[in-house]
Amino acid sequence: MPGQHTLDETESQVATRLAGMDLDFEAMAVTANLFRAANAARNQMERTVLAKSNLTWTGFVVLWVAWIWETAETREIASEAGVSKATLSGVLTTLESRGLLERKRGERDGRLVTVELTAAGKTLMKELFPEFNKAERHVTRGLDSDQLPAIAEYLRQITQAARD
Amino acid sequence: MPGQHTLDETESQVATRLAGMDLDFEAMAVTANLFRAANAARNQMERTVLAKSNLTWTGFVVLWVAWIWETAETREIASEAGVSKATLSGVLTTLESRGLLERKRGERDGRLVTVELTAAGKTLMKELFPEFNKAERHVTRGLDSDQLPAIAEYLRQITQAARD
DNA sequence: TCAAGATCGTTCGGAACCAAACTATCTCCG
DNA sequence: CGGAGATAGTTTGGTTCCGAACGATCTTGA
Repeated sequence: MPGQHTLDETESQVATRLAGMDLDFEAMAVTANLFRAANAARNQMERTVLAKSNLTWTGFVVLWVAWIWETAETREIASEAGVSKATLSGVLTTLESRGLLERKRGERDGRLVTVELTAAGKTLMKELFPEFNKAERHVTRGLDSDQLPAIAEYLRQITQAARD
Repeated sequence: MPGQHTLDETESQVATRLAGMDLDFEAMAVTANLFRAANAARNQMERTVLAKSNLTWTGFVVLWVAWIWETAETREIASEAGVSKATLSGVLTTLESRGLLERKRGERDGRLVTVELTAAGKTLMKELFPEFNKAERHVTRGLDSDQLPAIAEYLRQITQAARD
């Protein structure tokens, strides 16, 4: 692919271009590669696993959260999925119209809305998630498997630090 | 914040809910935390650094790539920024209308378009990037600084593995 | 008891996002 | 040459995305 720089080329160009500035290059390399990795993994999974079920990334994540928690309140889903409540509202409408989940008004608190997968939604997740997990293994296959827990922990640290 | 689960709660719920299925839980933990970390870091930076310049995340990344490479072809930018050429086309229009960059038709090859920052764009990046880097340091502050290069390398491995 | 404020989810306006179709340009080879 | 095919960027149509404004509901305190 012409015009495609390798990671090494890019990083050395960065180093050259920013030489002399008072910057933390190591922190920069971590975050830059964090976004690259997340993006590449997401695109890979959208193409290979999600596309055939006609699901968007966010749609899948929302279904996943609701599936894991059996029944979830929307603000939980928004938080877990990493989207705003405004976005979630639209995504829920899409998924609901496709019969994958249902909204229910809270009985005790009329402001709340809880989300539950329909039978179709559960069936979909049950067959989709193992495939998704295969893709997860695929994108992590370059890593020493002994290191995986430590790497997950590093990433948790970043999440924690970014939350204030 | 009510309804907010901690990372530990979420992961133990995942383990319970999926117990007995033939899954790679370690790979799952890495990718799940990869997306969480990238999302949290991105949101943090959008709020603290980018919002005051009225820049979106993608807008900033596009400016950054063009800045680093002095002058860049659009397909390079799309690749580096991790967006499709269709998306980039729109973002370039937005940034161009704000006077931050310019498009130029390739002279030797009339199909190509190269992008160059305007003086205003360069000024903006020169003052914005150090702040951005502070935010990068902020979100990585929970990590042992000796480990940063190794962590960047892990993330490169993921990017590599996701690219096929 | 009942307003004032807090807290939900939704709506609205505008940007980002992508696949697919499209236009323009270049390359290749007969 | 010159047309067939490849390649580059743009447009189109439809979803996702967010902040801000909005109604609806709950909580609080005088």
